[in-house]
Amino acid sequence: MYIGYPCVNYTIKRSTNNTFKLSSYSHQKVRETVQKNIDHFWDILKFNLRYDIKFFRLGSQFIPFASHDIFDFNWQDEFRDQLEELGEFIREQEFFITMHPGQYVVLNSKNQDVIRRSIRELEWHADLLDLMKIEGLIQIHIGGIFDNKAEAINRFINSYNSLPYKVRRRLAIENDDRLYNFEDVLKIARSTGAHIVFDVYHDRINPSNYSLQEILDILKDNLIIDYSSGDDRGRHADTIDVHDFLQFYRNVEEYNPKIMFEIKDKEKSVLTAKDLIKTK
DNA sequence: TGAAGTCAAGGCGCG
DNA sequence: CGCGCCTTGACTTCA
Repeated sequence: MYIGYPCVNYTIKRSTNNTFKLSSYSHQKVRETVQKNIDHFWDILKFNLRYDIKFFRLGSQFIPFASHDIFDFNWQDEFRDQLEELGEFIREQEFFITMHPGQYVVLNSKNQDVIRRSIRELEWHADLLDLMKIEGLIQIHIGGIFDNKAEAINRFINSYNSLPYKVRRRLAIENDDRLYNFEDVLKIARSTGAHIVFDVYHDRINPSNYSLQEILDILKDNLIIDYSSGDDRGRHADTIDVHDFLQFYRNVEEYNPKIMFEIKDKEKSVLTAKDLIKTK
């Protein structure tokens, strides 16, 4: 059972999302910030190893401004050796790593330039995972509706098919809390071959006709879940809701899922959950 | 050293 | 039609 947390570890005060403002961009600034992210990533992985936490989401600012037009730093050559070393450790210890670029990646935009920049963003994510020589998924949402959902879905599929293979092979799509529910995502995944990440909390706020049991049976051995509880407005919980988690866990445990905690206190809730499971 | 102001980006929905 | 929301709140400047 893989349970993990995203980007940051508050216990040891380490983040894979150190960044800077665009106005202070320089090669030196990129160099020292990426180095910091690498160093912090090592510390987080060592923490995770100690506590047997095998799942982690790498921050999307790991290489700050990597897809921006002004970016002209050859980070691949500069950090190749260090990234290979990291990757070796990740493979040896069988960590599972995902990434989740944010709301600015919109593959079904009507604006070609937005799509172009989205693809550039996805490409550096893929390059990073490739340089580490690890498996690992890049999860995104479908995007907007733009007054016509069928057309928006078609645009997504067209963009998906135009992606370079290095991105396509790692791309996972996830149901969101307002526009594209699990049923939408499943249809798109079936016609593209994209991986799926299932967000249980979004599904609670924006459900489809599929029951949780049906969803689990469809995804079964490829079950990657974003888990959170929270209020009905979609705000992620500050800390784990023990009752909610145990109920959820009893439903999914037989599927051997990978569960990413989208809970604000991060590793703390993961450790609580692991204790709960152990003493259950 | 702490507080205030600012930060690359898209799209939706509320008021 | 402007603004807040999404998120990991964090960087930078100014006292």
